[in-house]
Amino acid sequence: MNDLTARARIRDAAIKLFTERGMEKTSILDIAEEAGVSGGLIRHHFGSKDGLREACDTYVFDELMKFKEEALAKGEADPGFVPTFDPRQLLFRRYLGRAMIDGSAAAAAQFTEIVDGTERWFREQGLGMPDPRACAAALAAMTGGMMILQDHVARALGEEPGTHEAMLRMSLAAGYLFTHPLAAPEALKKASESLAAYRRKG
Amino acid sequence: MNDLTARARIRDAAIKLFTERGMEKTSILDIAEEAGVSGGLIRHHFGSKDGLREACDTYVFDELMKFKEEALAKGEADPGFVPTFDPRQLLFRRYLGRAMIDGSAAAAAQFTEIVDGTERWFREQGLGMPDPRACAAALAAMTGGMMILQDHVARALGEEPGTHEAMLRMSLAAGYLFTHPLAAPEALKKASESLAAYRRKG
DNA sequence: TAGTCGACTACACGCACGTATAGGACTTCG
DNA sequence: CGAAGTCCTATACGTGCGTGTAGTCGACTA
Repeated sequence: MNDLTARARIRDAAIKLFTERGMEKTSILDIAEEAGVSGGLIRHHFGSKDGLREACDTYVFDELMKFKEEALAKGEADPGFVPTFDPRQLLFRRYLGRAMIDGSAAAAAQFTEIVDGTERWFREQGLGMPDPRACAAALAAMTGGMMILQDHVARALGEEPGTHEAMLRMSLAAGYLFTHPLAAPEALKKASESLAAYRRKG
Repeated sequence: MNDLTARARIRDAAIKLFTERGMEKTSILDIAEEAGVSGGLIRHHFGSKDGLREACDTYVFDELMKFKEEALAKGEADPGFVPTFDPRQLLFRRYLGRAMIDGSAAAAAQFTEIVDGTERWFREQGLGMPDPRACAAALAAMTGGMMILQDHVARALGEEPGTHEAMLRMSLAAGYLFTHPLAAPEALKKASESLAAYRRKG
């Protein structure tokens, strides 16, 4: 097959299929076929399907952490939403999004960590945000949404899913949206007032 | 139970559980229990699990369309990302996000429609966007992400999931992000150049 | 050569779930 | 009254999947 150990092939196949289909729709046998091994071997190495999931989680999160530390070492600020085209990093980010939906506790912890980091970055920037934590959380959800829904985005753009072109257009668009106000702050003020009114009503 | 017909109760229960857990993790029996009926009755009314899903899809999308037309009738511009606190509308939006992940063809069509509408709105506003369609798609993915990941957002904010408070803080934060530039356009320019360089490399 | 250990496979078990069927209760209409 | 139709339940069937077990193969060691 290739020169990776069977254990690594299983892990990679699981990451790929979990990301594409989600955990429920992926059977052990699907993973085994993708990895070119028998179903029993997965059990031998990982104990159970949940064990395999946990192994994938920790592997992916470790790799993402490595990417982050690399970026920080290079002096690039990494608030988590910096676009990338590295295929592995893209896959892992998407895996993370999928894991959040599938209800992984580890992924939930990751989300909080990302929010923490982004909030810290916001505060360091000294932007006069009224609620930096909420902004960080919203931003994390937004970038997560783009990772999770990237195939829909690509389709809407008439691009092939997973291509660089689709990713590029989406990333640039996101960058544009985050650097150019969609509406004047007055519009926000008006909206927040009506929302606050709703809150008072309960 | 209540005064809804069993058919409606089944539909509502399915929408609720599909939204919360996703389609795979929800069994017919779960829905039956939630609706207070037997499993067989679901088959009687909807033929199969997939039939039930389709019925939920069309119902939810019809209702969302009604909300949209209502808003338009009231003269409010509805580019799809206007925040709301109407519980039914919130539920339906979240259902839509979930359906996109679960691979519903109807939901995919909805996504495209939302992008179409948003793109049209962008063009009407006369903002000088370089790629209005990509911006519309990215914005749709972002708002979808907030719907899908709202429980994670609430947790990160220390709020109870599903409460008005959590939704309010997230909506206001999103509004802030869309009306205040996170960075100067020059930063975007620099980023797009490095992305474009990547594109040339392949 | 014999023995041990880990990698790996084949196969059977059991459960959960979607599907199918038969029949009961209640309403409607000739 | 009774026949027909509808709403609804109880129960059985088949299947796919996660899990458990037994056993083979090859490498390494003494």
